[in-house]
Amino acid sequence: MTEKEKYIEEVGVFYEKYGLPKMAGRILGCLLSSETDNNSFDKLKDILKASKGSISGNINLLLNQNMIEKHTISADRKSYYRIAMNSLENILEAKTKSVTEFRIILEKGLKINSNHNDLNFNNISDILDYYNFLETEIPLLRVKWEKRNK
Amino acid sequence: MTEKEKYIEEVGVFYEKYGLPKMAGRILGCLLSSETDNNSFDKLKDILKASKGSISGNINLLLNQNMIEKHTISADRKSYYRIAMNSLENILEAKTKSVTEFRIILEKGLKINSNHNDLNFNNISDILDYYNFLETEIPLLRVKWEKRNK
DNA sequence: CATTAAGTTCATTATATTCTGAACATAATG
DNA sequence: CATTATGTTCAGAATATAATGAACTTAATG
Repeated sequence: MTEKEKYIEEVGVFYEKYGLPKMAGRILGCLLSSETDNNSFDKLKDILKASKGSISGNINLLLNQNMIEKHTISADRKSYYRIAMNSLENILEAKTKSVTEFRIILEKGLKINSNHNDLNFNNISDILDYYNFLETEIPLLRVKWEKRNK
Repeated sequence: MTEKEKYIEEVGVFYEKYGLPKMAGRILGCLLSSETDNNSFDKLKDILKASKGSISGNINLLLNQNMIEKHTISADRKSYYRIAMNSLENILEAKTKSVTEFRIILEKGLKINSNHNDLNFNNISDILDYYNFLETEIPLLRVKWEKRNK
């Protein structure tokens, strides 16, 4: 197993740990360690020795996650894939979204619990405040980054 | 199905979406919507109508994730569980950890790719810079929160 | 407009995860 | 020190998820 192959598997396992298909991680691994921008469907299929179905499904998964993007070349039928250029915006957007989702869950929990004097209620209220804080602060990091790189 | 039961299932589904056992989410749902701090192993088992094995395994999963914590009462053999008081610290710590893990993956990918002139290399380098930025900034949010709440 | 290339879909198979329940460990109680 | 309460462990069953490969769709090419 070459170093690159080992790396590809490692990204696969990383992805799996987060409950996502290993193959999606492997595709990411290919693109992250590739010498070039131009990696086609077939090339990924050959490198990973996987079926067309699996490559197709997982490419689309990664496209939906905004982890990769598709680009094309004129007079060439193929599509090519690369790590998403716009991923910087999406990284924090995704984090904010998951914070929001959990904030909503916390709020619903509190609404159901009507015993406002219990330790549990107060504790969860504190956590909710913190999530609200994070929800406004995380997008500001993006702004800070932009300023710094101007 | 009562509103509370619906809520518990909803948190289960939320957890499942992130690749974690639904039962762990259900336990969280119980604790988030509970009127009290004192929820024992058996009470969770009864509410969720699940096996001892599943409750045991998923309580320990949540303890390891620092999502819940165990507390005891003198002259009582049982253990009781609640949403972790210390979770505020752990939320950002966990986020930073996952940022670090991915930063390391990005670095390894760049190291394997020796064609430093390709668009791909430059693109991934930019993303790496951003991850380094996030890795220092995220812990600072915790500091900001502490200051604000003094 | 027939042919080919590029990718999708989906039924089946393979794999991995989770749940169950009974047997087991541990420690507090009387 | 036998009994009971509290939880753990683990083999097997149930369930869920992912990969395969062949048939299909779509659209570009000659």
